[in-house]
Amino acid sequence: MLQHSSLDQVFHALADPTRRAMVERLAGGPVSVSDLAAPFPVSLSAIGQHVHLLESSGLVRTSKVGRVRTVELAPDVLATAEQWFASHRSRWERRLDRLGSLLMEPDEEPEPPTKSRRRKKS
Amino acid sequence: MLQHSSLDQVFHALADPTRRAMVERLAGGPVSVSDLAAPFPVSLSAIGQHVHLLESSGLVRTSKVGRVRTVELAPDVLATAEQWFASHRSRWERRLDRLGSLLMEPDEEPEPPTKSRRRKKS
DNA sequence: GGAATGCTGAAGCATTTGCTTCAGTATTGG
DNA sequence: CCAATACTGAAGCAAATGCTTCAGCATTCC
Repeated sequence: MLQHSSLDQVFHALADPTRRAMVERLAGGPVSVSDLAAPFPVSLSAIGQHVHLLESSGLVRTSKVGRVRTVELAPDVLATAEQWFASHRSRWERRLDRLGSLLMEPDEEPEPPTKSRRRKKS
Repeated sequence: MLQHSSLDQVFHALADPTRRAMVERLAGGPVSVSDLAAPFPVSLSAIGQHVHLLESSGLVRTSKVGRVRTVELAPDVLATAEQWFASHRSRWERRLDRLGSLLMEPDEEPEPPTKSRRRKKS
């Protein structure tokens, strides 16, 4: 299975439109920080912070040559995030299929209502 | 902020471990709000807020019968989010393939360095 | 009817986010 | 050497987040 914490970071990284656009651009190949910043109406400092977040989430790798830092996609983490969907898609797809053919099977009930006692301070 | 695309909302919804766990559970079928809250050590009010956010992101649908609100997964939006990965995966997969076979093709350069003039306050 | 159940809304609060500006450090080009 | 370039770091700030508590309001059970 996957680490929850890393999925937290990856989804959070992708929740920001600026960062998602950066990832989309990086899908075309490595780009320097300045070039990556060019399309956006924010300061270079802000972009630097986005790059740092993307890097610590594992979505990108960076390397500095001279004074230029080059950012590039790290495909593994992106694939990991995608797998989360795939693993759960099969669950509800199977379920929706059954709902189409027969209304309910005897081996899996629709969450029998539990006696949910208030779980607060015990 | 500017505009909240649905992808922003969906990824943000999935970035929280509590909400992601709720979505995972809902993949098994519809659940009431109380039953959904049971596994988590937070107040019912907090869960209600998560449910509301999940609903406004389009990830779930809810309906109230009597005093019980039932939450259920809305597969379409989940599929939309997954497609984002698929559409960009092809880009970097193709690229990595080419890097494996030949180092560089003449019709696509690795982002030729632009003369990036400072774009700040114009 | 009265109590328990299942939410729902509002207010408050500590923390995080996404930006800003300003000041710095290497590196590179003339 | 000197200036431009490409970041990098720190401080600060408004808004958003994720919780809390308390107070309601229907609905269902006894």
